[in-house]
Amino acid sequence: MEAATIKDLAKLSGYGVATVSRVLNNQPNVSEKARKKIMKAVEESGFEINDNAKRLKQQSSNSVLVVVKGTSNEMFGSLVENIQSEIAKTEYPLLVDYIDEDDNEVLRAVRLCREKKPIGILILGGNTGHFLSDFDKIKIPCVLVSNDGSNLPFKNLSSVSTDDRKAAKCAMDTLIEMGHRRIAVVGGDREHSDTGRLRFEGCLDSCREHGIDFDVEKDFCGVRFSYQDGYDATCRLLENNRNFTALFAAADVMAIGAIRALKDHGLSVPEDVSVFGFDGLALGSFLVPKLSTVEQSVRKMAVRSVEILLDCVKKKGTSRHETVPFAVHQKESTGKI
Amino acid sequence: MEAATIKDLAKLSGYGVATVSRVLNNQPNVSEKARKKIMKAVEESGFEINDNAKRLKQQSSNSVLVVVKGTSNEMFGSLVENIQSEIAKTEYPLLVDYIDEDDNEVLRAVRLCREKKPIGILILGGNTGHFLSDFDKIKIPCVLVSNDGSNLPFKNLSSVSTDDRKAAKCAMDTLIEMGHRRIAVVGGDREHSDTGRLRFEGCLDSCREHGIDFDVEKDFCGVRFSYQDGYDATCRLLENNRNFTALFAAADVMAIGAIRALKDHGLSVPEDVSVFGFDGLALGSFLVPKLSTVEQSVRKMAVRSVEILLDCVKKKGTSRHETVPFAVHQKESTGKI
DNA sequence: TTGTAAGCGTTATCAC
DNA sequence: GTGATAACGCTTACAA
Repeated sequence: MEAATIKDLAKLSGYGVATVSRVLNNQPNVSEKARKKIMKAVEESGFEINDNAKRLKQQSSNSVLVVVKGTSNEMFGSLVENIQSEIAKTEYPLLVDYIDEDDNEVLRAVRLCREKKPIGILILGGNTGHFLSDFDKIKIPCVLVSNDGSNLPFKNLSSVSTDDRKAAKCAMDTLIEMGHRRIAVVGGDREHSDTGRLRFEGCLDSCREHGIDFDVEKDFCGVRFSYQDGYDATCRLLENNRNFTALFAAADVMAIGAIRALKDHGLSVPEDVSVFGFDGLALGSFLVPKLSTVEQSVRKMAVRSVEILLDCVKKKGTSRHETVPFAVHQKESTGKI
Repeated sequence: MEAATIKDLAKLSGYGVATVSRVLNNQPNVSEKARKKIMKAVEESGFEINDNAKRLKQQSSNSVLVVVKGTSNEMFGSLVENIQSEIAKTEYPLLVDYIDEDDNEVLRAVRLCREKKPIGILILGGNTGHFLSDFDKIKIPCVLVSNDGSNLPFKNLSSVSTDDRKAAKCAMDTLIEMGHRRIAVVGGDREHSDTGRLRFEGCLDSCREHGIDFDVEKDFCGVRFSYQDGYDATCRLLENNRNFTALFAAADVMAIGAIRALKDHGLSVPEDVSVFGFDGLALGSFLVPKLSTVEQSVRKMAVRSVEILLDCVKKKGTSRHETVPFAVHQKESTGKI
């Protein structure tokens, strides 16, 4: 009963180990009869495959590696959950690795590849520069999740992302259409984070298009994606005396920190200042006021990322760069002026 | 240069594979000369041991398994992050497995043990019944995190937890001391979750001690640990017409859902109803109003859990059951009556 | 459709 | 001190 092997299965079912292995791996060229008999033996013996032996033979760990950049952004939390639940449907174990928002995700992935020998990699959040200088050391399929990698010259790299620039522009457009002309932006680090840079550019696009006065020095503050950083950045923006009537945060977590900072300065949302977030966290609809936000299709992003990765891994499919839709939700944290 | 094996090392150094293996594992009975020569060969060849082969031979995978029960409770998210960062300091890979709040975590762990052959297990959230009936199948060290396992008769089981009953009682005491007499409770499932049951009992303890009228049928609603469930439960409690002036939620995520539900019924927090949470999520201090809560020492819980587990694994240390401190924080979501 | 047998890279038990 | 060599449990040619 304990620790049955495929040899036991072979004995129990009356077939050879090769046939047993075929059944276990859902391979063709096995009679229905054999399949049934062997599956029954599996049941009876409580057989569990020995991953170590399998991996030794296959020269790989059979696992999928996920590198998550930045631990305080809830958005990645829900992305990881979705990825986990997709991967759970397969037989691949998931290795999750969290690194700091400012660390080099590619170098980290390179190291983990040597160490863990995964069959594929998912990288959540990334910086083009890091890819340019080090990604050539990675030879297995990789999907960059939530960042666009279509400009990167690697044939084993795919990406699934939201069009950050356009989405940020839409958010700003919405604020402007509501009558706001003085808008502050709490964004990401434009150097370390592509996401931060693109969303910032989306803001500029919108301002330019609408002839809005935007002073990068005074109206923008680029920080990390966390509650606390959103809070701090907002405090700094308030000190610049630009009397903004709206604030766009490049992540819901920042928006939440921002709302608290505004409140602490005696301002109410949305009466004094409208706040717009980005990500569409489930949490946002339970806040008071409900957070206006740009919703990323987290679920879709996770599903497609895993699909593409496994396709590249299994069928040697070709890598692709996809974009998932976003949706602007005007809720209670924004108001007309 | 690529993929050297100990055979290559043997050839390169002029020794046999057995001696190479001894050197690699720092075993005695090897001459200094041999050790030096072989280490040099390791350098030159860029040798990396093949973990899969090693594990196959040793019948274990060197990894630490974490089973997380319930995916929508942010509290576990931050616990997992802390555990990850602790384990990252060691050489053990971490395998994280998420299961539904209502699934049997022990059976799941048993299966994963057979499959992945980890050296130790961390289980986040648990149900005594499940342990009683199936834990005897687990032979390796295990730490139950955030639940008390001191009544469980297994010598390979440790636990690190908050005293849920006492902590919940403190929260209720605080509300009562503020003048509240009619208090509703949004709790966890008393059957599937020990945590749910203990926090509920803590509430009863407090009510009993203060001579408070508590009607389990009408003043309590036990659901899952999520925003939405907290919301729904609160709506149901409101329909019972008990006109409560305070609400205690057995988790911050539920409290957040509760606050939204109250708001949607035209009630404000804390003016009409005071809300007390449980967990001490970082998020809570950025909400408006800041959430009053019982803070669990998440960081300490993670650190001790990992320490105890590794101690049991490595030094064959003996298992223990520890409690970490909690702290009651009265913030803005509660008020005197 | 099925079985036999040769590895995968280690560790460990023997002899020497 | 050291070196053959037999496992560990699996996948996969190659034969049948």
